[in-house]
Amino acid sequence: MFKIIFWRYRRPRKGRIMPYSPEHKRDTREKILESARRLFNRRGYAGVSIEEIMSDAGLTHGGFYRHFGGKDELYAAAVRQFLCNKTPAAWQRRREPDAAMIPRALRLVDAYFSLEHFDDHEGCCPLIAMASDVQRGGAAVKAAYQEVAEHLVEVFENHLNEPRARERALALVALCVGGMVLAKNVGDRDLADDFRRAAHAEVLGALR
Amino acid sequence: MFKIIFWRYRRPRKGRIMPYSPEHKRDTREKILESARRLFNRRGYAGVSIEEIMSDAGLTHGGFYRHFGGKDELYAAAVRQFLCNKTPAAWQRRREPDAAMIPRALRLVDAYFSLEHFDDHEGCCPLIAMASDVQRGGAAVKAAYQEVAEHLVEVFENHLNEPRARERALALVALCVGGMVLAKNVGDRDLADDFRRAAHAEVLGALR
DNA sequence: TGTACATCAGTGAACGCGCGTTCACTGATGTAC
DNA sequence: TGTACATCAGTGAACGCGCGTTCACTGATGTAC
Repeated sequence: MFKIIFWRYRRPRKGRIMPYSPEHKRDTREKILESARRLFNRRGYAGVSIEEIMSDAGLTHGGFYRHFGGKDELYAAAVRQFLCNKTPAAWQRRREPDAAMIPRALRLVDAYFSLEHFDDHEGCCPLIAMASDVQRGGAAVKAAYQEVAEHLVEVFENHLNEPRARERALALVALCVGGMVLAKNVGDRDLADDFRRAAHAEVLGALR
Repeated sequence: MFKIIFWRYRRPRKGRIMPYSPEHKRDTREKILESARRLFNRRGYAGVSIEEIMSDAGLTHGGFYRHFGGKDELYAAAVRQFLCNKTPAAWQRRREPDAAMIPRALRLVDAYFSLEHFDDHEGCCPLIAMASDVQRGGAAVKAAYQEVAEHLVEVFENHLNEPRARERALALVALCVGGMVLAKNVGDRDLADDFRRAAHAEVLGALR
């Protein structure tokens, strides 16, 4: 009896208490992020509800705010997620028989302009999929977008062995993104293919 | 008395009746379209309500459905509106002192990569502003987007005097759109300028 | 001519739905004794 | 050891708001007589 009362009125402990395993929350957060990235890519910021994302991740919507401050914060994190994605999309994984012989930049370009990437609406590069949503997003979203863009620029810049490599690399990234944006937005499939192939050829020409 | 009764029960006339001047409805429709194009450009499809568009056009929202079947239909019309816009944005109107001497394609490119265009969020080219909204839009939206893209391609193709002019023109349009999309989306202003200038230089190099 | 009228552009209240967010609660789990 | 407990991830109902759309109505105007 006395013991019970003692327990009940004891001051809360200050020490760490870990009711779940340390990895548990991190894993859930990553599951949510992964679902968010896929769904935002496919349907855009306004086209996806938090309820959809959470249920795609196998959870209910109420728990969302244990992991993110709000939809905006999730969106910014989702753009960045593309970079550290542990399971890259099919178009990124494509392997030519002689893949090891081909420089990284050229493999990337071939994958970028591939039909797989064109048809992939979930795993699509966020520079393309989130092009105009980001324009209206906050600083965090733009910073995440920039990170992805800089990563691409770096790959090209390292490959180019010439003066003004950076300037050319910037233009090549623009060509990649622009070519795929136009291909994806144009109604006519033939014109889409034309955009894709023309930009692809132009980039390859510059890299060789 | 008899006359009144005769009037009251007369069958409705079949002939045209024009309660408002023939131009009146067309003018209102154009005012709505113009407001829609500006607001959609700035804030995207989901970021603008019909109420805002109508009130921007000096009307109340209820009358909207006398002019358009719904928001989607308005959006498609707004993308196309860019082409037949009677009052082009400032960045399009910019005149160099020796404008008459410079070919149309070069003037267009200079304007496209101008700081004015970069900072113009309302009059901005819809190929840039509506880049990812269109990806998720219906056939009508994509057809309108394609019309604008084809128009740009044509300008470049006519200017280029070489074999494979069309393929190069397609790549140049991709470079224009991609360069500006990246510039507008990247958080850092300096990097944005780098993208803009690099793509601009690349396009000018190809056109001369 | 003037006038009754049909038409339809435009008004503004109302409806219904979906979404972001909040909140009281549940239950799984590591810790302290 | 077993057990009471604090924590907090996760649940699901609820709230409030905004938006697309509808609808009964108003009023401006050209037409027919």
